[in-house]
Amino acid sequence: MKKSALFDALRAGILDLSLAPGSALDEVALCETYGVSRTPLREVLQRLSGEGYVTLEAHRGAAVSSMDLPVIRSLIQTAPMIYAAVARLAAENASPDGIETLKDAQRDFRDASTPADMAIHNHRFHEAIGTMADCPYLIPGLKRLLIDHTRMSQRFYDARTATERATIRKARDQHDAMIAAFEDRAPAEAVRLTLDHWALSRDGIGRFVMPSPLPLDPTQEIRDAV
Amino acid sequence: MKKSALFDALRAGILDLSLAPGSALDEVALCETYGVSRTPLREVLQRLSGEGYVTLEAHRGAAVSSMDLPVIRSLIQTAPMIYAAVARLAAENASPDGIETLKDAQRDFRDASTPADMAIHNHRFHEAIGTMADCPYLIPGLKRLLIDHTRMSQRFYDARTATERATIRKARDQHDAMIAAFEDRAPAEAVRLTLDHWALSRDGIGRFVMPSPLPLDPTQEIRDAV
DNA sequence: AGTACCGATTTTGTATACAAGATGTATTTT
DNA sequence: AAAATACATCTTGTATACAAAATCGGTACT
Repeated sequence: MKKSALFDALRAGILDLSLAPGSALDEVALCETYGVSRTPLREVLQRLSGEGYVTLEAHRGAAVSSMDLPVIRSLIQTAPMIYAAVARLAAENASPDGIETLKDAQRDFRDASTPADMAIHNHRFHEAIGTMADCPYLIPGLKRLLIDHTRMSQRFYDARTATERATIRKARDQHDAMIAAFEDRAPAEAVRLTLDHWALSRDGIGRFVMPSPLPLDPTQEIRDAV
Repeated sequence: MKKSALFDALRAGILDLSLAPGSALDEVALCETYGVSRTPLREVLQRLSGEGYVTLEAHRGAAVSSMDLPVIRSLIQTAPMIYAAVARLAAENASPDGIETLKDAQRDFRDASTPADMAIHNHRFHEAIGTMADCPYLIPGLKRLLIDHTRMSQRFYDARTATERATIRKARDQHDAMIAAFEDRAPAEAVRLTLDHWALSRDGIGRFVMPSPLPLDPTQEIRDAV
């Protein structure tokens, strides 16, 4: 189906930042590139807006949801609570099906080669936890959280140093431990691991928001390398 | 604007149960009654679906979101956490504007004569708290919570006995106390009041889900009345 | 020079006609 | 008589043409 392909393409583009936060989405341009008429395109944009990927303003068209400082503050404030609540419910409701989906996502995450791939499969992993938690009042917030979390993680997964690569390995191992906790239906353990996982991620977000400053002495880096 | 009128009408109908949970929404019928063509109508349905009022299935049209037992269980499980989190943030972020909106809603709630009016203004009141909390990751869940909470409260506000009327008065007074807590920027107090308020409401939901059984002896009620 | 207003152009919103899919019924076949 | 299939009808999905709103550029005026 053309429409769902279009939906997925826009969604992926937003998550991997190839569609920049705040950038406008031109209806006719998208119609031409995806070979759909405006009616179904607009329905896709409405749906993306309903899920928080896009913001729609009357007579002003669609734009990729922005990611300004107040939003990031809200994220850091709210994320642990929502993630923890979802993890607890997921552990209580764990089903073989849900665990299977989780393991699939984790395998793809492990095998991913590019930062964008890692981010998207990490996204899938955490969405699957939400599905398993099966709570209609937490999932919408969780999904919005994941949109912004994934977008901010793009930098996180673009590992340059050995330390950064070690951090990613640690996150990956935490996923495995979380799967085990869900399989054991151990809510307390699932929550504990989830909060650890969040703490790791939060540091990465810190680096995203506040990159390390340029060296005061521009020659220092060169001297260090020698 | 016709479209927003249509949106509000459907929303109100869903909240006061005049559109029953699960009932199908016929596109052409709605078009004729509201004098709009199918294109904008469908956009309205998409938006209602995004906010959780309606569920859309491909090639099968729109239906009012259902309210079955698992959903009610989720609600009772999740509501205190979300309401409390929102109340805390609302108290921290309280603004004169927000307080004003809150007082307006409370006035209309107090002056309401029909159960449907009471329910809708109570809905507005709690939505305003969400707006004041200003957290994009909690509001979507809160709104979904309120949809189902309001629908279940229709019975709650249809007071027949003196006890029920006293309960409504108590809920109304709790609103006033909550406003005061927000004005004072007292998060702990706001949370405490919110949880009390929820406890009151939860009992009403209990009566909605489990109505009191018919008297075993059908003549008893008549004898009591004599 | 700066600002306000008007018109041209671009972009969004709506209606309608047509296509495709689903459902229900009647007829046929076993 | 029961089941299956083909057809008719109804409903949803898509394209296109048209209407309305907003933006932008230019001109006139302060």
